[in-house]
Amino acid sequence: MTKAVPKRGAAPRTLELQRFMPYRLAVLAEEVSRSLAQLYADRFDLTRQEWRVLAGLADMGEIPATDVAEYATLDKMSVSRAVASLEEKGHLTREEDPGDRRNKILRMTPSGAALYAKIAPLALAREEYLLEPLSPADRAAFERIMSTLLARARNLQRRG
Amino acid sequence: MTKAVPKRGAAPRTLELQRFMPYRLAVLAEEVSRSLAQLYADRFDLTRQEWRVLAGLADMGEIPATDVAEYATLDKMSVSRAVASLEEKGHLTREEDPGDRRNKILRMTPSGAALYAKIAPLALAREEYLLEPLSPADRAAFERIMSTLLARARNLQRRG
DNA sequence: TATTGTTATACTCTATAACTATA
DNA sequence: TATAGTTATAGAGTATAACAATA
Repeated sequence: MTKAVPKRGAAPRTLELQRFMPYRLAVLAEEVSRSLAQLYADRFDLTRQEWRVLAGLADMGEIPATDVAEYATLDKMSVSRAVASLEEKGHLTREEDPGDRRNKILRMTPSGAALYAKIAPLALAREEYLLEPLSPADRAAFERIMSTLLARARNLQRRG
Repeated sequence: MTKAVPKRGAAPRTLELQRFMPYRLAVLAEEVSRSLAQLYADRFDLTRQEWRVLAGLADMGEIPATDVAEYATLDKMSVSRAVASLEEKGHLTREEDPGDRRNKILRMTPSGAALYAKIAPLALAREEYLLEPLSPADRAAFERIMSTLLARARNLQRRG
């Protein structure tokens, strides 16, 4: 016997990182993120923020920067910098909203749309590769579990 | 009808970030990470790396830095810096391994053990709060799914 | 006064690699 | 030659806040 076995119901005094969900989740997300970054970063020279902004515009059309931030779970500085970089590369344009001139309406250029059209199917293929060994039931469970945990984590943060 | 519905079997031309697993996973992991960092960072002034090193020593006992790196999925520089900081704070000591003097054996001090003893139960309580709404079946499924996806993501990266 | 977006600053993380001391 | 660990450096990400223009 090399390890003390905690009594049933007693809290263990140490925590095994390998069994600790937040740790496992962090490691998993990092690896998945890396496997996707091989695509948009290595092959297409986009940061994660740029990739998310591009995906937002492709999905939502012409929208102000604030909406992109919300859509892509980015803060406004990240969006501002990603947008500046995408504009330099010619993948989007910024226009003032005539209705509210504080807003900058973002719009993909043909170059941006073409870039997105190349990346999106490859990204979806990678997602499908990752999910392939999971049964439909497991995929559904995973969706549910992620939603539950996300709400729970945000709740926990609010409590401090 | 505001959105085109792809034909059955046809690949969609755009990807909705909100349904894209790698994106959802990244957002979830970030929120879970934040909710844990409130503990070790805000309350106990540890970086994530320091917290992982501490957990490694608590779980594994006196081990060389290389083993901590493997245990905690950190690279050797991260371990080196976390260890230097923990040593400064008096939470661990470094000793040369008489068997192989390249090795530095890490050992928690009473102060480090006391710190860990304060954090670990709180960390486990946070994990339990997060998992609480999940059924035992969902918890088991989640474990399985995370293992499967991790292997898959590493595989994907190897292929490039 | 509040909001959209930009800019500045500082800090953390990450990645690569050079370096040391040992083996 | 190879390994354990340290140090240096540069790049990317994140957080806070000050700021300009507009509402």
